[in-house]
Amino acid sequence: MEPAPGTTVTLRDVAAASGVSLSTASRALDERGTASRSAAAVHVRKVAEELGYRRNSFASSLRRGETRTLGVLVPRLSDTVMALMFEELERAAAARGYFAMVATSGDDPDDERRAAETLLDRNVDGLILATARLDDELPRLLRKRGVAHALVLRTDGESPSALGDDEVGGYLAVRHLIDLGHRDIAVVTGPAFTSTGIARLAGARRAMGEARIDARDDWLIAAGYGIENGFTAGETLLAKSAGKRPTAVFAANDNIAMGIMAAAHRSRITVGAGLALVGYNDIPLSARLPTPLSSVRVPLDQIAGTAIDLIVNPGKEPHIRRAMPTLIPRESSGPPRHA
Amino acid sequence: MEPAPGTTVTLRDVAAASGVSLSTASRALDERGTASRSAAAVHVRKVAEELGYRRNSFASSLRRGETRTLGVLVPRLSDTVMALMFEELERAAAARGYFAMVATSGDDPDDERRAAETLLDRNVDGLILATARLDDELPRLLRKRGVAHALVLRTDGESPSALGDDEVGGYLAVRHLIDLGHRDIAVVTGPAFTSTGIARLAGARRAMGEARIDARDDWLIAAGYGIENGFTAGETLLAKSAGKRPTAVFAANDNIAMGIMAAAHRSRITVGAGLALVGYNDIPLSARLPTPLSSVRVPLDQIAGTAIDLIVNPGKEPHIRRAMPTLIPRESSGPPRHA
DNA sequence: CTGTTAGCGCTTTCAC
DNA sequence: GTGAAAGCGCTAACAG
Repeated sequence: MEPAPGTTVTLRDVAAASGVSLSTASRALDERGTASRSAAAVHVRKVAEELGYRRNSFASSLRRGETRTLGVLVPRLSDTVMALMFEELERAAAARGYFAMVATSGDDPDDERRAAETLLDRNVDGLILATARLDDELPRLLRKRGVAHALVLRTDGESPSALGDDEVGGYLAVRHLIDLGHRDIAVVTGPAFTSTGIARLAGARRAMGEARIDARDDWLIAAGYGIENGFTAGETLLAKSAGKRPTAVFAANDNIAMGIMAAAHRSRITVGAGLALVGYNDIPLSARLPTPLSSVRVPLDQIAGTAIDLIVNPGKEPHIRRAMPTLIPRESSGPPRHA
Repeated sequence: MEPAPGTTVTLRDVAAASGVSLSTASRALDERGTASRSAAAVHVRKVAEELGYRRNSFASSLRRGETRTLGVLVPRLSDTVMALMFEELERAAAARGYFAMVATSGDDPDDERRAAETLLDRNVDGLILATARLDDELPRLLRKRGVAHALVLRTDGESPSALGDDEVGGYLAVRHLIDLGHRDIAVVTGPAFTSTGIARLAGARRAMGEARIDARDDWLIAAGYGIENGFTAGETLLAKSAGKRPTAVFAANDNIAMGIMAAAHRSRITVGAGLALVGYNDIPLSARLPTPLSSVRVPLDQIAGTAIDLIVNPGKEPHIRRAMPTLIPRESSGPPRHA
């Protein structure tokens, strides 16, 4: 049933058409709790349906004092990991009766603040931050202001957080390379101001330590999370002039790994045979590259569910929850040539 | 200034603290039109700032009858083109004082309807549809219900639409291949139920017609828009058994092109030298592939601005506006080997 | 320009 | 269970 153009059916209309009072109509259409089975209630719902009634969410929220809306802050949606994260958050929120609203903040802390205010101005019941900076002031501010919130994909050690266990992920990646027979392993991590970069590197070091491999300083590169950063790092690592080259590289995300692939291509090195490569996040593209990329998969769906729960049913310990990553081996990581 | 946790500063508080009436305070803080320069107004704004007052958007929208919010419907955000489109829409909306809210609809028409209702239930002032199906009923429904809306990246010939000129884009791509000396050209288009797929193919055919090239039916493949579809199409086109192979392929989007790259790799064909390849959309990744992909760039920023304007200032002709694409040549498209 | 007043559409006391 | 009435926070007549 559609109302005529321009018309809006209000609760008042439904009540009138059903021959009950406003409050009865309101109660009959209350979607929380169990729907009343009384004859009147059933009738009201039928009439509402026929008239094409839709609750005015503003009036409702204004009165109820809650919006059942969650704000999600991401640096950018054109980063596939962020887009996937948001899609999962959207789904997890919907499953719990919430609507997820996104705002992009770029990399600037001021823009991030502004974007958070925009969301807060829309009276979201809580905020989910997928922004990455470790030195970010926003979580502290939100705690101070008593705003319900959760961090995803990283933590500041204080605010409720849902993330993957990046240390284990880093360990799995490098352990995989070691098990293949590699000992000349380079690690290209994300920026130092991200908790993910630090933890993935720590895991990588642990794996090397266990295998008694000395990590060479010039084979540990901290880069940005973009493809071009990976390319630059790759050129440095694979340059002919630099003497000995690593036989394997662990890249702290799939973008970096793709940049390294491009650099390898330029140096006529075949990824898989001539250079083993492992990425992180396992974005859908990775499996479909000409040389499919081994990568560490992060259970974004699980992280999303946890994050929503941290906001919707707060209080339960622990506040910081880590999900286990999995290594997905593919063609990009083979044994070293002379192993 | 931050309010104490849990506290909410209302307009009433601001009025009281400023020593003026509620309505004076309301007027002083009205953000539309030019801000009043009167002493009282200035004072109110100062007090509001100090108290950390934030307008309750619900109460305001409820009264004003508009939300300054636009709903954007996309099939999925993990498709980079859609993510970029939304980012531009968000920007264009913000520049005009609007907030853009996104919902993902998947590919199912029923889910799309549901997602549209969700957005409409949040009282958006208008809807922007980036969903692709040509046989989609939603635009017609929205027209019937008198809902302000615009289509982006495609058109149904009726509803207000902002898109790239796909026919020209297809022409540019194939014309580029012809200019390089190719005559054995294959085209892998998107699905037949998308206006983009049809128009890009039409443009490709026009270029071939001008050059008196007979399009071979088995070299015109309609595929999905995913990488795996490109891969399948590529395997078909490049199979050794199929006799003569095309020396160039125009792929109707960059995903398809990447799938063809993977297929070429598997057949040990070098993209660029052994096979010329042109994609469409010029997503950021394309420029950074091991073999950078030639692609047709679509001015998403311009399309976004047009779409918002179509909703915010409706009435001006024409209702369907096309932006001009540009071909960006890169390494993936070289001359044929024996030219 | 200012203040008083009504009311946007809904939910929730409160009394029955 | 039901209905009358108050009010969420804000804006727009209206009258001064």
